[in-house]
Amino acid sequence: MNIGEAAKASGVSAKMIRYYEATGLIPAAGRTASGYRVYADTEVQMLRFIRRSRDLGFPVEKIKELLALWRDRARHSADVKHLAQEQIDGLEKKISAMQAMKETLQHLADACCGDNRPECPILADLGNGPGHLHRQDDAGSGQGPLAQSGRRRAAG
Amino acid sequence: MNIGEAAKASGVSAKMIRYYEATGLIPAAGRTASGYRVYADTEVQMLRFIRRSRDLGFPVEKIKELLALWRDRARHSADVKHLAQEQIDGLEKKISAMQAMKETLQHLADACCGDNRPECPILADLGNGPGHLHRQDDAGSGQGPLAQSGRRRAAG
DNA sequence: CTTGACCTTACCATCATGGGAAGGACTATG
DNA sequence: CATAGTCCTTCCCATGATGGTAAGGTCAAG
Repeated sequence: MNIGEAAKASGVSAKMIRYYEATGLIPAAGRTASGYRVYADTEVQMLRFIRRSRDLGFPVEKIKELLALWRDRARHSADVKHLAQEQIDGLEKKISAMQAMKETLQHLADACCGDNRPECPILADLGNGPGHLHRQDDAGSGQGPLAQSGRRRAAG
Repeated sequence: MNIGEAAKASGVSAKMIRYYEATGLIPAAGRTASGYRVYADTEVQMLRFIRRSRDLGFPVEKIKELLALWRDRARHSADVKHLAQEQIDGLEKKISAMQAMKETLQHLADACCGDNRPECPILADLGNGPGHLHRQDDAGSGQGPLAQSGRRRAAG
């Protein structure tokens, strides 16, 4: 199997297979006399493992550890579970952060009429800094830089 | 105000202020005779706007549009709302993807005893590819590359 | 032998951010 | 004035995972 076939079979692009090899995530593949990389089923299986791990959001560094455990017939499943839990926790943290962003934006968007008038609580909030969700009546005063910022350079 | 003070006042690092200037997100700051950048409240306000937008996940390119609307006293709030909605949609998409990852991982982790034995449905799943959540009894057969994959590197 | 599809390496770009080096500017203290 | 320390300047490099492209070699089919 050459790299293109291995790519198709594993779902990992040829580009990434070479990258994983270059960075030491996978061992160097065998080569034909003319320099083509060759892959056997074992390698493809490893690539699929990597692909799946990436799909679950694991960074390559963590996949390195997962692969080591995968290969280790004497591993402790606790170690694997620990890695998984770390990943879950990391995902949860990111999800929460994005959820918070989304909710803030949703509140702001809900308060914006979205018509052809310039008044906009979204811009008002962005301009005023955080924590102004309840001051929508303020919309119309605190929006906009109030001037084109006449670049008065206080030279010296 | 020099760049360090503006950074403190706005929450944007000096490094990023220079970056925003270099990439055209903000206009070039004024300079003292000796070359130091100087900032007035207006600029700091703009930096806070940027900071807050970043905190809500907007990419710099979108912030460019938001800033243009912020400055435009004849803007239509609909345009702002549209940008916000795009951002909300993007966040929701990412959240869903990460939520799916997290749930898959959680199922796998729940099925893993997490002790000192090597059997591990997490590794089994990663090795077998997607869609094997119900085949935990398989754990113990499909895990591991079955060999150290006799790395026959045909002499590069 | 030519054509086309594939392989090889090597370099560049992303996106937003930080780190660091080399050198100049300002401030406070002797 | 000298010196130390903190800040500023520009320039280059690194991140993480991925794609793109270019220049050149290889293989299979006609």
